[in-house]
Amino acid sequence: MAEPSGEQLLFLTDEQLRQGIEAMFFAYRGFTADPDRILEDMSYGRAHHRAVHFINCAPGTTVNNLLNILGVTKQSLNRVLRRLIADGLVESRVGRTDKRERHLYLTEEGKALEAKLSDAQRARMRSAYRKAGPEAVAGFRQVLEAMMDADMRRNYLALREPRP
Amino acid sequence: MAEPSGEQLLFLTDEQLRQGIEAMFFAYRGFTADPDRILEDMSYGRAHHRAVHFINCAPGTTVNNLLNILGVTKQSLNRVLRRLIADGLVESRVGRTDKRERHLYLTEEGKALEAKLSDAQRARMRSAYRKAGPEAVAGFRQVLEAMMDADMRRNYLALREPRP
DNA sequence: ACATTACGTCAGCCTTGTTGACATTCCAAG
DNA sequence: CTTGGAATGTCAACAAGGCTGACGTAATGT
Repeated sequence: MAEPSGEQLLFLTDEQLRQGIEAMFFAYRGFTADPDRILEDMSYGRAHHRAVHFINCAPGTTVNNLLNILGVTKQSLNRVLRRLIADGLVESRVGRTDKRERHLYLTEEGKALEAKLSDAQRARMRSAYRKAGPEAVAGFRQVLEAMMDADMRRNYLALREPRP
Repeated sequence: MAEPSGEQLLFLTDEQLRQGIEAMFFAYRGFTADPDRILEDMSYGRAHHRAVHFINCAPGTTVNNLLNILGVTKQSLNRVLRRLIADGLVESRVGRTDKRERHLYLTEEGKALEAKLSDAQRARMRSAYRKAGPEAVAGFRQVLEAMMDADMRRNYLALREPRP
């Protein structure tokens, strides 16, 4: 057809894009709301949640690796890790081959907190997925992946590969 | 079909939900990355972006209304607004009917910044939308809307209604 | 007349991000 | 063996941007 613009590309108008931006903003608030409430009770913050989450799904990860995933400075992460270790939620083991590295693991207590946070967050996710349906979910994931920075997409994809 | 479980509900497994959670995390980072870079140069933060964004798409909004949308305390918002007004990006006009209210407007300079931030954010959004396609975008929006808190969804929907 | 609402502001606290500087420990290359 | 560099930890200091609490002022509604 001679008219590729118009209704075909309605989803690319500035107004549509603005709505998408606002949807992201409000949805992210919902996305973090439930874990935030749980964390508040134990005077932890989102940073602790993130650390616990990624240690859980990549047990034995090094501090440096976590740094790359989280995208913060080592000083920032260290402050959070120090507290999690002191509180007995995370264990830091010196590397076997390279003793400079510290490998991070959740303790039983750490796993319990992770599960609690994860359950709350998954519950909302599950509810949203169910309301929207499988096709919508596929689209959701596609758009999110396309929205990531390239290096973060690499981290994201690496998380679903089998570990050595 | 007699089997609603199984492959039909693959998108609701814990693993699928976890991937969705991580996709949200990484995508939100990408989502804010471009505006963040611009803001950094002028020593503004995300809070300023949010204020400018919502004043732009609801010109004349009151402080209270903005408070509800942003979900922060008035002290927090006030700190940001004070600077934006001092810098000449936002104008605060006393209400006509109710003189207690302050109505907020972007100045020309404020509109310029908003456009700059918005352009950067829309560019990424447009690119993601284009890569994913219209059907994916529809699903993306559906899931995001389902993920919001009910009261935030009200705010979200109110933003696309015509104003008096 | 009085309570309430909308807003601004001051003071102080917390989390979580930042930079810079410096020590330690270890691996690897010269 | 020595030395450079990488990985980590730690200390200090700072800023943004959340929060609470308290107080003041002006306008509004009852």
